[in-house]
Amino acid sequence: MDQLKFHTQRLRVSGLRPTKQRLAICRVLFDRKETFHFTIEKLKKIIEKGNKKKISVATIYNTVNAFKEKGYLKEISLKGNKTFFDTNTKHHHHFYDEDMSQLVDIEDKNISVNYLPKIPTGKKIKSLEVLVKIEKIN
Amino acid sequence: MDQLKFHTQRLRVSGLRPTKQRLAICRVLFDRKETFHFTIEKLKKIIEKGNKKKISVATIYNTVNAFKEKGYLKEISLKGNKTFFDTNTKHHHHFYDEDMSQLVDIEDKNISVNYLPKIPTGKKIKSLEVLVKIEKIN
DNA sequence: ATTTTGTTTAGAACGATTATAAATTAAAAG
DNA sequence: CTTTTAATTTATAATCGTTCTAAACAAAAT
Repeated sequence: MDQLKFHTQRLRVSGLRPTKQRLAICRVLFDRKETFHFTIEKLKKIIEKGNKKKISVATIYNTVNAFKEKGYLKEISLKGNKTFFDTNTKHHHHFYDEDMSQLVDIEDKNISVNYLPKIPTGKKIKSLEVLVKIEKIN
Repeated sequence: MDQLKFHTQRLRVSGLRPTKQRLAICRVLFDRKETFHFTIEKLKKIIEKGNKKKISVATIYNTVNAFKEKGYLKEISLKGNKTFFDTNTKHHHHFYDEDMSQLVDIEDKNISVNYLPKIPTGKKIKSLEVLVKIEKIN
């Protein structure tokens, strides 16, 4: 349970109280080897499975939004009704399998973009994301 | 009014009746020099300004969705509550100015992506989009 | 302990989009 | 043309994801 201490610490540093709910959500989101891509709906289901007492929708939304603001999570630019989040906050890109509604990370070093055209005057680049949509062969 | 004939023709070929409403929307969307990026809300406002009789929201949604299915329009991958459409159906990319909620096209030839990582097994590339978010300098 | 302040909660409210079912219009058939 | 058939439009209700509200609760500070 060293992880728990880490979560508690980080929350405090961010000025967020380490409540039961927030720690439960931290465990689901961050105690994994791999990057985790999720929608609120998916997260809610996982919490419902793994947790004795329920966490209200409002809290899940509040927490995920707070974590995004504090930089623990990134929101992904994807059309569609549901918002996707990513525990990988490093600069990177995505494959998106529309058949499965499934995201896969592409490390920044595995892709490179050249020949950027002139940036509109008075503006600078804030981010650059590549989205590669994939589908079943055949 | 040669354009009108073109729209009428195209609608018929697609199996859509060239109704007043559809033709009015065609005029707004396609009778322009430049690519047009829009949300339903924006389109609705333009129609309200330029048209004598109103077109109901349902019809605007139906029409835009039909035009998308028929390939006259593309939906753009962007997070956010509103859906963005684009009259440029060619393969291309975008600048997105979040301050202004404004899209600008990047021609395909003005950008190039290298070093694509291995595609997940059993899958092939369907599309590749680059989104460059920009913001005001300073 | 007590007070202060932050957090959670259920449920209402909201905004974009889609469904519904009746009224209207366009095309086809006679 | 007139009638029939089928597609389209419309206003409105319904839906779905997300945010707001204000009361109950819990954590930290005093």
